[in-house]
Amino acid sequence: MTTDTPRPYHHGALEEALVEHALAHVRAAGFESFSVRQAAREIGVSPGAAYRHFRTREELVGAVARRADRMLAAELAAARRPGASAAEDVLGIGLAYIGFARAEPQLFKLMFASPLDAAAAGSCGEPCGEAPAGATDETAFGQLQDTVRRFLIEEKGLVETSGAEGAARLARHCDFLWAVAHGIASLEAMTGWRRDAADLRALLEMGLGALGAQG
Amino acid sequence: MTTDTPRPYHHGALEEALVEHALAHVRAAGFESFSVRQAAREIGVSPGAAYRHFRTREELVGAVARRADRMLAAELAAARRPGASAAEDVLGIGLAYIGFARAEPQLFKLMFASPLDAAAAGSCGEPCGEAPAGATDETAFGQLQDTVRRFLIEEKGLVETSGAEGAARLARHCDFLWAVAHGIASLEAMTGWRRDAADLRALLEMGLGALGAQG
DNA sequence: CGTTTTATGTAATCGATGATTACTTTACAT
DNA sequence: ATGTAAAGTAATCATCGATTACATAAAACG
Repeated sequence: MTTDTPRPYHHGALEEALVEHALAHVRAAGFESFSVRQAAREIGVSPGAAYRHFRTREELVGAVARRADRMLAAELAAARRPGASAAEDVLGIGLAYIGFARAEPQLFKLMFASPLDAAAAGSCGEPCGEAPAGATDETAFGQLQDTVRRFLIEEKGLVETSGAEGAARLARHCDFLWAVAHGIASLEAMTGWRRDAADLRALLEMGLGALGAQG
Repeated sequence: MTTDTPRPYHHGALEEALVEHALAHVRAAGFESFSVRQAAREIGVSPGAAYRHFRTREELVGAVARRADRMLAAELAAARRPGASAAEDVLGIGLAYIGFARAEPQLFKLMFASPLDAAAAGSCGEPCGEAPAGATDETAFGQLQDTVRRFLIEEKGLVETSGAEGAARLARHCDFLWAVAHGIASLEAMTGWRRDAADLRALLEMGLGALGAQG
C-alpha cells in the first residue's frame, strides 16, 4: 500500500463528476454562487482541468440545466397515470409541474434563467416556439399538449385537432394551461407567494374549467 | 478657466448616479453583467466610492429592482382608465403587465431573480404573502385586487367580499388572474415563447371567463 | 512489443471583480 | 475659524473565469 494510486493522474470521469457536483451545488445554493474553481478544488483536480470538458462556466451550468429539464420531464411523465381520465392527467401534470418548482426551486430558477440559450437546451422544458408537432415527444410541453388534446376530444367533443382552426384552438388551450401552471410555479419558486395544496388544486381546476368554454 | 473644477472631489449625487447608471446597464445588458467597478469607472469615480452608498453589489441592483417595481406599478396604474368597465380594466392591467415584461425583459427578470430578498423590496411588485388588505395600495398586486373586486361585484353579482368566504373567493380569483398574467409574462421574458397581441388578449380573456364560474 | 498520437491534467499566469482598510478632502454646523 | 461627519481616494486581498505552455496517461497503430 505504499504506492496505492493516491490520486490517479486521470480522474476517469471528470466531466460526469463536474456535472454531478454542479448539480448538487445548484440544488443546495443556487447556480449564481457556483464556481468552477471551487468545484475543481473539491473534486481534487486543477482548475484548468475543468476547461477540458466545458469551454465556459455557463456551458457547465447549462449541462446542469439540461439535466434538470430531464428530471422535470420525467416527473411529468410519472404524473400521467394509465387509466386516468384526461382531466385527471391534466391536473396531475399541472400539480407535478408546480410540485417540481416547489421541491427544487433552484433547479427551476436555473431552467428559466436564460444564461442557457434556449436553443442549446436541446429537449428544453419550455415551449420553444412550437413543439415538433405530431410525434409524441417527451418534452414537458409535449406531454401537456398530448394530454390537453385528449381532454378536448374526450370531454369536450372536439374532433378535429388537425385542421387549421382545431390546431389553433388546441394550441391556445395548451398555452393557457401552461401559463397558469408556469405562473403558479414561478410565483412559488421566485417570490414569497405560497399557497397550500388545496388552493393550488383549485387554481388549476379554474384553468381546466376555462377550457372548451370559448369558441 | 484654469482651475475650472475638472472633476469636483465630491460628485454631489453619486448614489443617484450609480442607480441611474445601473438601471441603464440592466435595461440594456441584464443585471448579471453589471459591475460596480465598471460603473464607478464610467462615472469617473474610484471603485471604493460606490461602497459608501451601497454595502454590496446586490444592494445596488436591489435599488434598481425597486425602481423597476415602481415603473411597473406606474404602468399598471396608467392602464386603469376612468370610465372603463371592470372587465376592461382587468384586461388592461393584464396586458400592461405582459407589455412591461416584453418591453423591459431585463428589468422584469431582475424583479424576479431573488437576489433581492423579497422582504427588502418594500412595496414589491409581486404578491408578498398578502397585500395590506383594506387600504387601496399602489402595488401592482393591490391594483389587480381592487379591479378584480370591482369586476366580481359589477359583473358577477358578488356582494360580499368582506366575509370569510367572499374574501377567499376574491383572493382565489386574484391569484388565478395573477398566475395567468405572470405566467404569460414570464414565458415571454425568459424563454423563446412569443405570441402576437391577439393571442395574448385571447388568453387573458380565457382567464377572465373562468372568473365567477366556480362556487 | 514499441512507437506515435490523442485525450486529459497540471502549473503558471492574465485581467477583472467584490470588498475592506487607512487615509484625505470637502462641506457644514457651531 | 474650527472641528466633525460625510464622501471621496489609494492600496490591497482573495477569488474568479479563462488561456497558455507543458507533462503524462491511454489508446491506436505499425
